[in-house]
Amino acid sequence: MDDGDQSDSTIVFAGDSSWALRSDSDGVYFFTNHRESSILSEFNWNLHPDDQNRNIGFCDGSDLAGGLGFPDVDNKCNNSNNALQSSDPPLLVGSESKAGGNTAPINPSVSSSSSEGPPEKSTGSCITPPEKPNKVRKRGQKRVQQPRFAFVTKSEVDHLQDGYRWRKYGQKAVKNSPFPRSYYRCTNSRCTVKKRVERSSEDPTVIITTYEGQHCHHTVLGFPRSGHGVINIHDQNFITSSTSGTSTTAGQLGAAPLVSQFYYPKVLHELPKDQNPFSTTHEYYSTHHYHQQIIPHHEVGKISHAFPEPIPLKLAPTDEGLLGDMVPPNMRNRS
DNA sequence: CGTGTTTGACCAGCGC
DNA sequence: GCGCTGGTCAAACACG
Repeated sequence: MDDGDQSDSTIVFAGDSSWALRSDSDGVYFFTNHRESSILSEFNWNLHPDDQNRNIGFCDGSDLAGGLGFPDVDNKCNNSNNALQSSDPPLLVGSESKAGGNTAPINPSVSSSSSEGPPEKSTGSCITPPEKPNKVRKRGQKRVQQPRFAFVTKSEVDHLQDGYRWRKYGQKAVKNSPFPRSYYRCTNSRCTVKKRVERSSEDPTVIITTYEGQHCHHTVLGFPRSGHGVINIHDQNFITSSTSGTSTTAGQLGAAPLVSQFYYPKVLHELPKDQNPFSTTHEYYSTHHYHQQIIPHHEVGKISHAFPEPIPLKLAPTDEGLLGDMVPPNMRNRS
């Protein structure tokens, strides 16, 4: 794995914000855009209505940091604290609804990798500053699950370039799936964000990436970079992200320098356990089905600005099959 | 040497 | 209580 070779990225938020967002009798929940953005903001994907229709710089430690909700570290982390402690506690409560232990408040007891060095004393910037663990404590520690959300993506590439550096700390075979699940932890010593990456057993082209926790720092890789560090809020119904090839990406996708263009219909789901095809746990999903196409690098700018019309929400056949009842009728084939 | 991956072992939670 | 499963640890290893 090498997230170090971060791709250039452009994220375009497309569209209107009129999706019906409420719970229904099927147990599938849709959220207001406020809540939706809150979810995103919980993970430091802070997209605000004010950001619509304007290009926003992306954080890479430069002056672009503020735009998309990548404020400076302190501010961001304070916001993160606030978000978790007060602003929208129910927002992701579904992710903590299973197992009594999950009702525990978000705390620093999430185990930290020994390879990350001694945990630094909390500066207030991280919501979950790792404690200095001793081995016994580690083993005996109760796992505390932080808010999570997952991308359901369609891609040949397992590991999405998200601007953060990850260290793989485990891999497990998944029951009823030929594909293993990989566990990653943010390499920032003060950051306890983790993510799992697995392929859908039903559709191997579908990647399920589950994030847990919040980053308390900037993207560390200059993400995106080289002239594509622009976030366009274009249509709130869709996020598109184009990632230009780097050695890593190219290596994963093929020999030639590649650029991929992603479209993320923004659909948020809370899946009851028995309807959850991806996990045994009851959690929220932000299902960003994206359809990947490879485009030439020099086309990225054009492509990312070439969405004059809101992209209709129309699940690809594979997505339809995969998601099934996750998407209520009124949300399907929206155009 | 620093960083990241692999992988078998261990642990906790859950269902029966 | 037992077995299964998911999640994590940590030593060994690979690589630049």
